[in-house]
Amino acid sequence: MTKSIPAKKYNIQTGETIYTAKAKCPELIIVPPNYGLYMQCSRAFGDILREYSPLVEQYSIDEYFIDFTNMGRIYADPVEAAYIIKERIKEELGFTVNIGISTNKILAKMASELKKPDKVHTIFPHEIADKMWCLPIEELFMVGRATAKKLRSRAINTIGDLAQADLKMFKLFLKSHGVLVWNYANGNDISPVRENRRTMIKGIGNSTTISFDVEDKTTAHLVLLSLTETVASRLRQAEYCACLVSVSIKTNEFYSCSHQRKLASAKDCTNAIHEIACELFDELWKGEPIRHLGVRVSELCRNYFMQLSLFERDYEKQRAVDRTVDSIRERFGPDAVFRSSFLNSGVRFRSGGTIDDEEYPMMSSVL
DNA sequence: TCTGGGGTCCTAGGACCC
DNA sequence: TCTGGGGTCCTAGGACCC
Repeated sequence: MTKSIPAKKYNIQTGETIYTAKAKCPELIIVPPNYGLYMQCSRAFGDILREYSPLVEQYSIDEYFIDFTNMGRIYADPVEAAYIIKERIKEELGFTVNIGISTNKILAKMASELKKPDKVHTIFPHEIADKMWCLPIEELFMVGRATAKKLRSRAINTIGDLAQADLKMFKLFLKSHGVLVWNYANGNDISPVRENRRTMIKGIGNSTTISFDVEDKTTAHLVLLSLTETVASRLRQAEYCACLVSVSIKTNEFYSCSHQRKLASAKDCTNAIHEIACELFDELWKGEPIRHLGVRVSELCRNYFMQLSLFERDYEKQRAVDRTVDSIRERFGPDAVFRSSFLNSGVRFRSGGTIDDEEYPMMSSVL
């Protein structure tokens, strides 16, 4: 998943396979992730930050924005304050952080990523040319693999090249995304630091890479069930129903495709969602060996009351079963009860899901 | 060159309506 | 049978984030 700083010295990349990483460094130590611990650290980190400003936004599990506007009355210099915060985190929580300081979020974020670890950087507007424009285009927020390739094909290799390119040409070339990255390259961003509003989530999905190639419909349906178990229970826990179900496939040749269906009435039953997922799968699958399967629900609405359909079956009994199973799993653990169809099947009876949906920070690629 | 799993947003084409 | 212009909704795929 990611590399430590000592591992980086061996040129080990984030997302590299364990096999090639071990080739580069045979004594490499591989540690499984521990999201419970990360969440705990993340919260403690946020608690400290909130002592320094009333306006703190969590951006991801390991990133926060702090609005320091008007804090000049208490801290003469934001850089000085950053050092105080950074040292406190190191002392009290035992890990290091990088802090980026500027006049808006994009510049602060770019500054925070300059040199690691345990550093404080600024990229104020007058420093953009010196500190940011020399960087390769890939370093700019929102320039991923695809955009980088397009930019480099136009001889735009650094953030400075992008900043000085003609905006009109960019509109034609990369549409709205072109305008966005051009603005970021120039340090233009007016997005406010926001309270972590409890935004409506847009969708819930789980997917898994199967440890063997699936070549028959029955096994595929069972994997879809194990994914739907988690998706549907997360959906119910969040108190939503969904109006759209989608299924995605990746074949053993890495070809991916997806299929979705809008529902006549919103649903949250495991069985109902699974049934639709299977229909979608059957329509989509052409018989290739499958490496990866995904189930996703979206177009969510609250589940407090719902429109029933005259033409569909009554799901109330099914919902009662789901509620019962959910409560058994809540009281006695997620493996307290599971479907016998998984017995001796080689398929896990539940797959995917985050450890604690309630508290997991919602990621967004928008500042 | 495709690691894996969780998301969000955008775009383009087609169907359909008046 | 297709005209023209306005619109919405649905679907599939791609791009980005951590």
